[in-house]
Amino acid sequence: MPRLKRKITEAPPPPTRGVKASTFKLLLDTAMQLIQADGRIPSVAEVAVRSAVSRATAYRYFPTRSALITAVIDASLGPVRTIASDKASGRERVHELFELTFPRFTEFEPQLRAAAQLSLEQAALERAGLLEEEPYRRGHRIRILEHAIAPLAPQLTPAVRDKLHRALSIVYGIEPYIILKDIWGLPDREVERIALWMADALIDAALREASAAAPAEAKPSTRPGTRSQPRERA
Amino acid sequence: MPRLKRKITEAPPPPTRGVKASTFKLLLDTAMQLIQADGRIPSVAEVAVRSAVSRATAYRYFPTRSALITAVIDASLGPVRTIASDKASGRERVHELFELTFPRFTEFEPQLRAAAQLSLEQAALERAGLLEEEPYRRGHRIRILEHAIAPLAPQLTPAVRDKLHRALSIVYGIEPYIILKDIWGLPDREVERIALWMADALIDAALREASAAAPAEAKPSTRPGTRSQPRERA
DNA sequence: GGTTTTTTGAGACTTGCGTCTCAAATCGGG
DNA sequence: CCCGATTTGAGACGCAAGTCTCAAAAAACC
Repeated sequence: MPRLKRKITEAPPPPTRGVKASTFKLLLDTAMQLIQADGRIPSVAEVAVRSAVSRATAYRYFPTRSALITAVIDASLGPVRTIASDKASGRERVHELFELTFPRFTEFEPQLRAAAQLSLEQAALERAGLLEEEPYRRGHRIRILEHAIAPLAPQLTPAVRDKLHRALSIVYGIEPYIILKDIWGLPDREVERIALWMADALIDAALREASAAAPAEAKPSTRPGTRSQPRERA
Repeated sequence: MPRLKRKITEAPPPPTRGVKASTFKLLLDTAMQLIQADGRIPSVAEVAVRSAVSRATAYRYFPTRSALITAVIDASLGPVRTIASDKASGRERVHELFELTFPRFTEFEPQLRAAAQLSLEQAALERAGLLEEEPYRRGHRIRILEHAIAPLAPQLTPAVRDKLHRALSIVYGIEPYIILKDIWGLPDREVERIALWMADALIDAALREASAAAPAEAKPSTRPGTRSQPRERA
C-alpha cells in the first residue's frame, strides 16, 4: 500500500528584508499578476518561469501550491479588518458590512474561489487523515460578524444570538456568491441584493423570536431601508 | 507556452448488460465501498487495484477522476426525486424537503463534498477556458425547490417568489452543511436546525413583503410554529 | 580584498494521473 | 467446437508537481 502522506512542508514565514524579501515579493507579484490576467491561481512552476527564476527557487518560497494560494489570499485581503463602524446599530452594521464586502468579492473573486477550493480539499484530506501541512484557516467571518451583531445582543437571548450568528455566516461569504453565479448565472449586483435581503430576513426573524419570548419591552430600535414600506405589486 | 487542455474524454454511458455491465458494476461497487470506508473519493488507479482489474480497464470505464465522482454521485443520490409531497402547503413542503434531505447529507457527506469540490474545480477551469469535458451539473436544487415553493406562488409577486427561490437555494444544499461543520464544528442535527430556521425566516420575509404590498387579502394560510403571530411593534 | 555564509540554478529523480498499443483472453453465435 | 468480435492486461510513454543535490553566484562580514 503506497504512502500518500505528504512530507511536512510548512511555508516559511514571509521574509521582511534582504535578498529573500525581494525574491519573495517578485514571485508574489508575478502570481498576483497572473491571477488578475487569467482568473485562476497559477502553478508554482508557472510563477517561476514568469519571474525568470528557477523552479527550485520558487519552490523554496512556496513549497506547495497551497502555500502559494495562502500567500496570495493574504496579500489580496490583507489583514482582515473589522470593517463595520462602531457607531451604527446592529442592522446598520450588517448592512454596512455587506455593502463593503461584496465589492471585494467581485474584485478578488478568483482568489476567494481558490480559497474555498483549498479549504474543501484540505478538509477532505483531513478527514482521510492525510493532511500534514498546517491547514488554511477561514474563520474570519465569525469574528467579523460577531462585531457586527454585537449591538443586537441586548435584544436577543444568547441562544437566538448564536443562531443568528451562525445563519449569517452562511450568507456572508463567498459561497452564496458562487452558488448564485454558477448555478443561477446571476450578475454580481443581484447576488449582493439577495444576500442583503437574506441577512435582513434573518435579523427580523431573530428579533421577532425575541419579542415573542418577552413581548413587553421589545425595542426594534432602527429599521431603516425600504422593506417596511409598500413594495412592488403584481 | 504549454498546452494545458485535456483531451476530450467523455465518460461512456453506463452499460446495461453483458460483460461490460458487470465490470462497470464491480468498479462502481468498489468505489462506493472505498468511500464509505475512507470518507473520500478514491483515485481511479486505487479502484482498479482493489477491484483486481488492470488500470487500463478501470480507465476505460472512468477516463478521469471526475467521471468516477460523477458516477459515484449518481449512484448515491439516484435519480433525484422530487421529494416533497404534493398535498402540503408551501411551508410544509419546504419543511418536509429539508427534513428528508438533511439525513441524506449526513449519509452521503463524502460524496456530496466531492461533488462540491468537483464543481468548484470545474468552474475554475471553465473560467480559464481550459475545461473540455462536459461539466458536472448541479442544478437539481433549483427544480426541487421550485416544486416545494409552488404553493406559495399565489401569495407572492413573481419578483419576490424568485428572490425566495434563490435565497432558499443557498440554504438548501451541502454548502451550509460544510460551513457550519468545518468552521463552527457543529454536529449534524444542529446544522439541520439552523438551516430549517433560516428557511422559515426567508419564507416569513417573503410573505411579509407580499402582505405589505397588498395588505388587504393577506392570507397566512398555514403558519405552524411559534414564529407566526407576534410581529414587532414600534 | 578576501573569506564565509546565503542564495540561486541546473538538472536528475520520484510519484501520481492519464494515454496508448498490442497481444492474450474471453465471449457469443453458428 | 470454431471463428470473429469484444474485452482485458501488461507495460511503455507523457506530463505536471514536487524533492533533492551540488556547484556557481552573490551577499555579507571582517
